[in-house]
Amino acid sequence: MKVEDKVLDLAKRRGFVWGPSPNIYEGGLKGFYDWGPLGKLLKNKVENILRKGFSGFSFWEVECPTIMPKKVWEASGHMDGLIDYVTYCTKCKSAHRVDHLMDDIEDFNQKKLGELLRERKIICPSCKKGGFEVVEKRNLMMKTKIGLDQEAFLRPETATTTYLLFPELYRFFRTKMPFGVFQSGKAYRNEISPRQGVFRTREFTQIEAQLFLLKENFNDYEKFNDYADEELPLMKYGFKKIEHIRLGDSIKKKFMKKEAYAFMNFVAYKLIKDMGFDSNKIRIRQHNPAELAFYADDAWDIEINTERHGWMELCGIHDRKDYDLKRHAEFSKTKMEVQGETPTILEIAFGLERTAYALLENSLVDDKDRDWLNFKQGIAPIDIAVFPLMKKEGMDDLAKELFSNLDKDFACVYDDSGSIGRRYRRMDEVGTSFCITVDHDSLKENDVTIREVSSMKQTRIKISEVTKIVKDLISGKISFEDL
RNA sequence: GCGUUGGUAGUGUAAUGGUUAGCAUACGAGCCUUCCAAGCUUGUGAUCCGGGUUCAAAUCCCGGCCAGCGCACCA
Repeated sequence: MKVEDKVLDLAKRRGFVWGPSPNIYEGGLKGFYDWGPLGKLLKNKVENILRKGFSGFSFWEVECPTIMPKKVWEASGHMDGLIDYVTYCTKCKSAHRVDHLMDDIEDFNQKKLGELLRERKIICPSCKKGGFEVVEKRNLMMKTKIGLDQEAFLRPETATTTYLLFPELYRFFRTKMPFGVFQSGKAYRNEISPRQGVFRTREFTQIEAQLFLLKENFNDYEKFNDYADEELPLMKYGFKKIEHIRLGDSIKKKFMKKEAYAFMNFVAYKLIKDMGFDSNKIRIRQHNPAELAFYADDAWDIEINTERHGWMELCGIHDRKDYDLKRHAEFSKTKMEVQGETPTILEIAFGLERTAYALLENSLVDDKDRDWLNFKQGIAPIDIAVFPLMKKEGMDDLAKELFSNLDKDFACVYDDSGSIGRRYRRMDEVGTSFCITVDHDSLKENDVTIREVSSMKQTRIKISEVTKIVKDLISGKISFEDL
């Protein structure tokens, strides 16, 4: 079996990802997935690394509603920006975006576009035979109603909902710029044809950090110098090679324009590394300036090289300039300025599900004699497993007692079925870092063996010290060799 | 969305119009053994959904849903 197929199989069998959801009703809906117990634990670990990471760089967490009235999205630009005018070939039925067929259009009016297509006798670029007649309007936002008939939409990103808090946040941070906040939550996009499993779904979790700053902060950013020696694997637009550039050189060498923006790239990259991704499978790639999203001035993506889908975006780092606050000031008639200047926003946007899934694939090790997940310490969904060597002589009772103690502090499982070897393999398959076994000697000596997944080596530790040792191992305070 | 291939226990598969829907693995119970997927006994568990053809459908036909791939869309 190929690595990527093994991951899908594992994810389903062992309770990471199920779906599409609701699976028992005709196979579920395209683009919606359930996260099983182990998947949810893994997601939590990833989310907590991001949460801790952002907090550690002085970003403060907020939470906003997922539904916003139409006006918000008119202001944010998603109402127009996320709309496509689509038409279908009369012969081959292939779908085309109208603005791709006619690139000189400025006035986007559904009726007029259809008339233009017919007048100009545009020919289908796919089959070169058919033409076009009817234009359809498609928006990627999911629509709903509030109360009786107020039009509203599920947010297509968390970022915009964070921006609406600017006046309150500015006061919260006691009018000192720059300041940072982040939000973790669901976002929705009505993708026409979701594919690639959990990499493109219609409902997903974003964790997005926003840095609000003024022009004077662009290149006088304190933290930039603190991490100047850190290297970033950058791939500039138009280049095919990754260059390892010191953060401190990223401006001088014209990779990026603002120190603060380069710093945001570093933050995102550091968090990806904290999750335990292989360094040689990470790159930070610049977007084609011509294809930037409607709000962006510069954009780089952190991408991971996956077996299944090649390079996949886990995180986007965007320079949104003063676009958002200006628009919301205009549409809401609320002042969004600091000393006459509309602040700039720099954004880090993580997709949580795709990150968790990429980490799962990235961690799968296919040895000759076993498949196991090589997670960084603290990432494995299950922290620790407890086994009695045999179900007799009281070994099982002691093991159960130990389990119920550990279960209070850790994600912990107890298993006494089958041979000891089988139980180790069961845990290896889901990447459980440590297994504790109660054997004959435990009954006399009050100690147990602890085994680590990567080397399969074991050592004996006192039962009274188990909780502390496991805590230190998982947090990375000590390594297995130290025992 | 269009085209194409496909959908059988949790997973991987066998059965081409008539089988009690077979096998492996997994999981449960028990025995034995005990530090790296051993063995034995026993059990659990499936034809995606809906219609049609037929005496008879997992199998043939139609529609839907879902998945993979190509195009298109999307970040």
